[in-house]
Amino acid sequence: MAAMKSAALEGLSSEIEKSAEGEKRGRKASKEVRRHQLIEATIDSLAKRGFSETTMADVADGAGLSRGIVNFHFESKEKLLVATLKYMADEYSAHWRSAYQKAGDDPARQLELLVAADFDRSICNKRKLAAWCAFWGEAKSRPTYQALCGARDEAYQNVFVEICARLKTDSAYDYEPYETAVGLCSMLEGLWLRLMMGTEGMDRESAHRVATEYLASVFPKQFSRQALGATRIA
Amino acid sequence: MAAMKSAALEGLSSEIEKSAEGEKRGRKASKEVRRHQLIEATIDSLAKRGFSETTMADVADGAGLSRGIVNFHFESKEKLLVATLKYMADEYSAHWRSAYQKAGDDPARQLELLVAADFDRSICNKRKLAAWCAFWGEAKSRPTYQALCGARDEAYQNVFVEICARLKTDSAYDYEPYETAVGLCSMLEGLWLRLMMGTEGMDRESAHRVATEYLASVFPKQFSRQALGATRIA
DNA sequence: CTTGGTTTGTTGAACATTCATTCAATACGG
DNA sequence: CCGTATTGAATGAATGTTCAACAAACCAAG
Repeated sequence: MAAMKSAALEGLSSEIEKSAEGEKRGRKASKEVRRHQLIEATIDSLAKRGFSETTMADVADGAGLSRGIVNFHFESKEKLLVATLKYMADEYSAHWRSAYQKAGDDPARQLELLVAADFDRSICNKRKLAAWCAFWGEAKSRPTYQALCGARDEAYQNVFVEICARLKTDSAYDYEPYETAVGLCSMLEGLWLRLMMGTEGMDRESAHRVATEYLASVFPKQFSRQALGATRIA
Repeated sequence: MAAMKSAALEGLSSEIEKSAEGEKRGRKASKEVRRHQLIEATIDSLAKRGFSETTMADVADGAGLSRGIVNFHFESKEKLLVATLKYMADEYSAHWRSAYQKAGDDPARQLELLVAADFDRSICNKRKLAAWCAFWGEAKSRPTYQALCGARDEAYQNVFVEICARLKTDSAYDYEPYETAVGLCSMLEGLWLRLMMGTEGMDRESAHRVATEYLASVFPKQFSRQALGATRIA
């Protein structure tokens, strides 16, 4: 298993070396590369056509491959979709964990970087947001999706609760840490929803400004308002 | 046209008189009653099976009618779905407008009632939330859905911006009214999303508490914290 | 109050289309 | 030349839509 994975990674990097595009058409592309290629095509289709209109043919065409290929690398359409959701969940998790780690031990800086990470271009763009929303729309009736979407939040939210609790004791705030943290997480998701919808006058920068305004209101001892939203004090 | 509508309404009320359930199986049910019956069955199916698995047969069976009936009262599946979304959007709009009107002229009471209205059982229940989310998931790739979902927010959000602006000048707050209002609206939507997902330990009451905690943090001169979330001051 | 005819709502089977899946044939790499 | 990835046509199931037949309500005339 481990050997297979390292072989796959070698295949990936060698592909990147050989082709300017990083992915190859030829038959030598490894299994992992193909899977990745098909998952990306799935995200494309979800974003362009929506969940209910995404077909195996769309995905195959989008990847520039033949119709039957998806059932070879994934067993079924359902498993392709689960793999795609898992891919996005893993990517999201890695992204905020990286931001969290970079922030060090200061809770205010942790908040600042976690919020900023949520509006980073690499994960917060129309394509990915549309794909997320497509899965949300089906999550209620599919336990597998619900579990993957829910797992995404659980650890994330706990980190926010922890930070809010520390800030309360450190700076003698009056709020309820749990409710404040859940409120912030919910606001971030709601802002994503608006970005995805393409609501009038809403872009990444505006959304980030709204979130930092919240930080300035709730944590005035750590964040102050400036020209473009709130910034951290000291 | 007007005559037709009044005839339909007479049919409705006579139905209500005759049947305890308010809707009748027999042939005498008016066009409006049938449409309503089919729309309710559509919401049921969206909530139970999700958007992509909702079929005309499901809707017809759910309403206890035959297969071809939907194409008679609505022209196509697409138009049935649009009518359903419009139905829910109208209901939502009427609901918050009613709460807004009841609040009178006090901005703090307006906020209190508008937020409470969002978590009222009549519109905030698993069935309706699931149906909303089903439409959200398809909205990006369907301009018609996007317009109906977007129209829902526009007026709603403007009311919040107006209230926040009034509270700022009345009580000498320091926040940005627009960002604060958009943040609150986004948080409400994010909380809906969590309620729909069935996130661990999240129910209507918890969500309402999270929202009122926000009010207490941002408008401390109007809202204070008590045992169960924040309440309005005098 | 009947009668007969017209309109309108309803049914369920037939139809055409779309789509996921299968698989035998093929081509490439080792 | 063997094994594996890939192709694309065939297949069968699911589903939206159509439509001819039917039934209930309605209405005007007797």
